[in-house]
Amino acid sequence: MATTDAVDARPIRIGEVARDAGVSVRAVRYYEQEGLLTPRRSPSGQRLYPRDAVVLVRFFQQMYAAGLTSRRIAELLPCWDIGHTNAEQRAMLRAERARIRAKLDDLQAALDRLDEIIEVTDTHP
Amino acid sequence: MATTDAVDARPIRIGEVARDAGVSVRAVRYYEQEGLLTPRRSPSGQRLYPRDAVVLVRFFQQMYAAGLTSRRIAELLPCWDIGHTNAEQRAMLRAERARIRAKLDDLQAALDRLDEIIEVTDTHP
DNA sequence: CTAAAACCTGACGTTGACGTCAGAGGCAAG
DNA sequence: CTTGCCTCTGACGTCAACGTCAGGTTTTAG
Repeated sequence: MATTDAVDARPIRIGEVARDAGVSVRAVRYYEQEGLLTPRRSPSGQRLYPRDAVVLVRFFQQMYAAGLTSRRIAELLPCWDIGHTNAEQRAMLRAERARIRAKLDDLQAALDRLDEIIEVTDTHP
Repeated sequence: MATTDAVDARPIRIGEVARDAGVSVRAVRYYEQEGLLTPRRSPSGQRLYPRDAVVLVRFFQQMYAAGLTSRRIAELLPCWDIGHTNAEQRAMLRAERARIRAKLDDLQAALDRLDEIIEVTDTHP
C-alpha cells in the first residue's frame, strides 16, 4: 500500500498513449475532437490521460475496424458505463451488431469467391 | 436452337446493367474508367454490354466490400480468365486472401466485444 | 411528330479518419 | 544555458468510390 495511495496516480501524456495503443498522436487528438476522449490538462496545457485511456483507444480502433463512425462510438460510449444505458442506446447496439454480422457474411462470401479463383488458377496455371 | 444462333446476341445498355446488378449508372461508368469494363459502343456512342457484365459488376461489388481497390481488382481480372495467370498474380491473390482473412478475424473480435457489452447492458439496464 | 426517358461527356462535391506542415512553446539532461 | 525531444494550436491535404449537377444528344412510347 505504498505505490497505490491515490485513485488515479501518474497520468500519462499523449505520446505514451499513442505508442502504447499503437496509433498516431494525431489520431488521439482526433478522438478528442470527436468527443471520445476528454483528457485533463497540465498547467502548461499538455493533455494528461489516465493509464486506461490506452485500453479505450484500442477499443476505438476495434470499433473503427468494424465500420463504426466516430459519432456512433461516441453515442455508445455511455453503454461502456454500467447503468448508463437507455432503450435507444440498446437498440443502437443491436443495430450495429447486425451490421457487423452482415459484413462478416459478405466477407466470408468474398473469401469463398477468392478461394474458388485461387483453386482454378492453381490447377490451371 | 432458334434464339441462340449467335454467340453474343442482344447486348444491353448501361441502365439495364446497373439495375440488374443493383448499382448506380455512375458506378458502372466508374468501373470502366478504372479499367474494369470495356463495353462496345453503338454508332451513336452509347455503351453496349454483354449480358454477363451484370455478373461481373456483382463480382466487383463483392470485392469492393472485401476492401479491394479498383486497381487490385483490375490487376486480378486476368485470373478470372483460365490460363492467363502468372506467378505474381497468384501471389497477389493469396495476399488479398490473407488480408480478408485477417479482416474477418478483426470483425469477429469486434462482434464479440459488442456482444459482451450487449449482455452487460441487458442484465444491468 | 413529340415528349419523356435514357444516355453522353465533363467536372466539381462528398465523406471519414486521419497525414502533414508551420510556427511556437515546454521540459529534462548535460 | 542550450540542445533535443515532446507537445501545442490551427489549417490544409489525402484517398477512394462514387454523388450530383450542367448542358447536350439519342432512343423509345404513344
